[in-house]
This record gives sequence, C-alpha cells and structure tokens, in this order.
Amino acid sequence: MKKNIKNAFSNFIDFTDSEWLEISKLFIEKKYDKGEFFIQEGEYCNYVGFIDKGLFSYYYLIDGNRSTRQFFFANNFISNYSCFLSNEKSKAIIQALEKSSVTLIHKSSLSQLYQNFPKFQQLGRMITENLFLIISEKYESFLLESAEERYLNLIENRPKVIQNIPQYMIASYLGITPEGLSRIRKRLARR
Amino acid sequence: MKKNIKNAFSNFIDFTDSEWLEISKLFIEKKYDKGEFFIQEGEYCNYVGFIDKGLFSYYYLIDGNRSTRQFFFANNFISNYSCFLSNEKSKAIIQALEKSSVTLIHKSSLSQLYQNFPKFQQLGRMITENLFLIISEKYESFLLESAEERYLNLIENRPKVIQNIPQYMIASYLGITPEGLSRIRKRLARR
DNA sequence: GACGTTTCTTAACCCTGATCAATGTGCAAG
DNA sequence: CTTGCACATTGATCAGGGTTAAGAAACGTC
Repeated sequence: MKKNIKNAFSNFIDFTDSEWLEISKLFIEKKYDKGEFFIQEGEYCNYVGFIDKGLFSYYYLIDGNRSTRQFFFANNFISNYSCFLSNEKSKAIIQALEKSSVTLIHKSSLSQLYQNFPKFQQLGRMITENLFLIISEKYESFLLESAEERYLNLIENRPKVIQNIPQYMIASYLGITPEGLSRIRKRLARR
Repeated sequence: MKKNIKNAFSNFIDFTDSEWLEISKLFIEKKYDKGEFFIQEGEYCNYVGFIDKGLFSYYYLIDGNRSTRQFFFANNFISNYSCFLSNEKSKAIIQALEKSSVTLIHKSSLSQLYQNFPKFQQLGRMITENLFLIISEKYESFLLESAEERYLNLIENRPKVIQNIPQYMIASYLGITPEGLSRIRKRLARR
C-alpha cells in the first residue's frame, strides 16, 4: 500500500525511483483492528501516519465523555501533530473505528529524510498545512453554519463513511448532543 | 526592530552573527498607519510579516459585514498564510487597528533563505505550526466555552490591548453580535 | 459647540440546541 | 429466550444568543 503515500507525496515532491526506494524503506505498514489505538492518552506521539484504508477518530475524554474532534479518513495524514512536534504527552486519543491500514513514519526516520533529502523538508510543512486547512474549515463551519447545515455537509461530503459511525460520535463531532442530532434528523426526515 | 524577529527565530534556529547579517538583509521594515491594509481582498499575499509593534485584525466581508477571525498582536507572525502558500487571491482582509511596525519577508526571499540555509526550512514549519496552534485553541474555545467565557478569557489574556478594539469587532471575534456582547457585559457588570 | 456618524445599549420576541428524564431498540452473552 | 447494556429517540423545560428596532453615547469635524 506504499504507493498511496507515494502518490500523496508526489503532489509535493519529485523524486527518482532510486530515491523512492531509499525513502520507502523507512516506512512501516501497520494494520489496526476496529477499536485499536493509534495513540492513547498520556502516550508520546512518535509517528505520523498516512491512512491507506480505514477510518479513525480523534477525541478527548472530558469528564469521562468522549468529545470527538476529527475523523481521519483514508488518504489523509493521521497524527496528534501538536504532540509529535512538541514531544509532550498526548491528551487526545486516536482510535480505529474500523479495520484500517496505515503507513507509518517514525519521528527519527522523518529527521533522517529531512537530512538526506533536503527537499523533504517540505513534507513537514505539507503535513502541517494539511492539518491547518482541515481545522480552518471546521472552525469556519462553526462560525458560519448551524448544526443542521454542518450535518448536511457531512452527509454530502462523506456519504458512505458516515453510515458506519455511531450517531453519538457524529453529534460530538458536530459540536452538539446526541439528542440534538436526533432532533435534527427527525426534522429533516419530515421533509 | 529586527532584533525582535531575531529573538523569535532564535527559539527555533541557531545561526552565527555573520549568517544573521546575511539573513537580515532580506527583511523589510514597514510602518502601518491605523486603518492601513496589510492585505486587501483579492490581492495576492506575497509576504509573511512579524509584528514588532501594533495590532492587526484579520476579517472577511460577508454580505458587507465585517466578520473578524483573528487579531494579530505584537511578536507574532502575520499573514494570510493559506494564500501565501497556495498563491490564490486573498478572500480575507488584514488591516492595522493602530499604528504598527512590521518586519516583512517576501516569498522569494524566504525561498532564498530555504536554499541558502537548509536549517531555515524549519521556519516554514514554525510559522505554520504557530498558526495551527492559534486556530486549534480558538476552535477548542468554541466547542467548550460559552461566549461569556470566551469574553472573560480574552480580557484575562489581552487585558490592555482589548481596550483599544471597538466592541463590534470583539463581538465578531467572539462569534456573537454586538448586541449579544452588550448583554454579556451588562450581565457581568451586575456582579 | 452643534451636527452627523458611528458605536453601544436596551427591550421584545424568537429559535436553536442543552439538559433531564423516560422510553424504545438492537445486539451480545449467558 | 431473556437479561443487560449501549445507543437512539422523544418530550418538557430552559438558557444563550440572534433579530429587529429604537434610543443613547461617543466622537470627529466644521
């Protein structure tokens, strides 16, 4: 599945086949079963991943309640990137919602890539920019849209995947309670 | 005022005095009067700045209404960084709220720095990470706090500066209407 | 110092979604 | 099958903040 990440990279970086051979040696492929953790609360985050297949959720436990911040879908990077960078323990939890397959890069491998391939420095920016854009969009959607609109957008943009996610997680992701989402769904169904 | 940005950089990058001499040649110091624009809607954003002194607001015009997203304070980077990176025209406006002083770096100068000082590549990450953290915090505050709490935090964290900003901008920044903020202020005053 | 403009406040009413509590549904394990 | 648990729905009530419209205050300018 390394070709997925190769495709993703090649949008940003040109490299030769022999370079790619050396680079891809540093990648680790890992499978996750449903419910398995990419990172647990209190752990250090030493990997950035690229999801070849599957789905993860990124959430906090606030007073024992799951508060979902992100879903990570296939063909996107996955990480608690703040912690990856800051070397602090993760306050968030990242967990597979279904059987998934990820290409991992260890922090030290990334440093190695930065050194051996200066152009690879762009990768660090690329990942951060990627995350930056995702969060910007979410932030905008909170300012400009109602919960109902956010829900409709989610259905629009992630039609199939959303079907596999329990509603209380979707609600939390939308920033509302399960009851709130249930009412929105009822309201929409009446049309 | 270049020493401000030097201090900021030296948290991330070590360089010698002679390196710094070469680097700092690429910086441009610019003064902004109150109301002057760092970037206008529809312009390309070819500069990243570092605010030595002053205050800027970053906003959209939505149906003619100012919708404030950020304030940029002294000793922080300033940019419409998405546009800086993507080379698209800015949809946002960045405007000085008071007499300000900024150290600018042109995009081409930054590329030059990247080439001449590979370790400078970190700068790109640093800026993006900086913006990423800022927006993450704001996003969290929207999910977890009421407008009143966000207002109190703002007073707590930016006690003096906030006094110079008209309330309708603060309201917009907090994601509420001026009327809403007025009510909150009244409620707080009664205590 | 009077005027117009911009900003801020207040009030009445409305809407969205939170909270709390009860009920319903689906599925897994015994 | 049935017991139990997690998840979803529903209803009643409530609070925060939006909208609209009006007036008050602050400020710049002549």
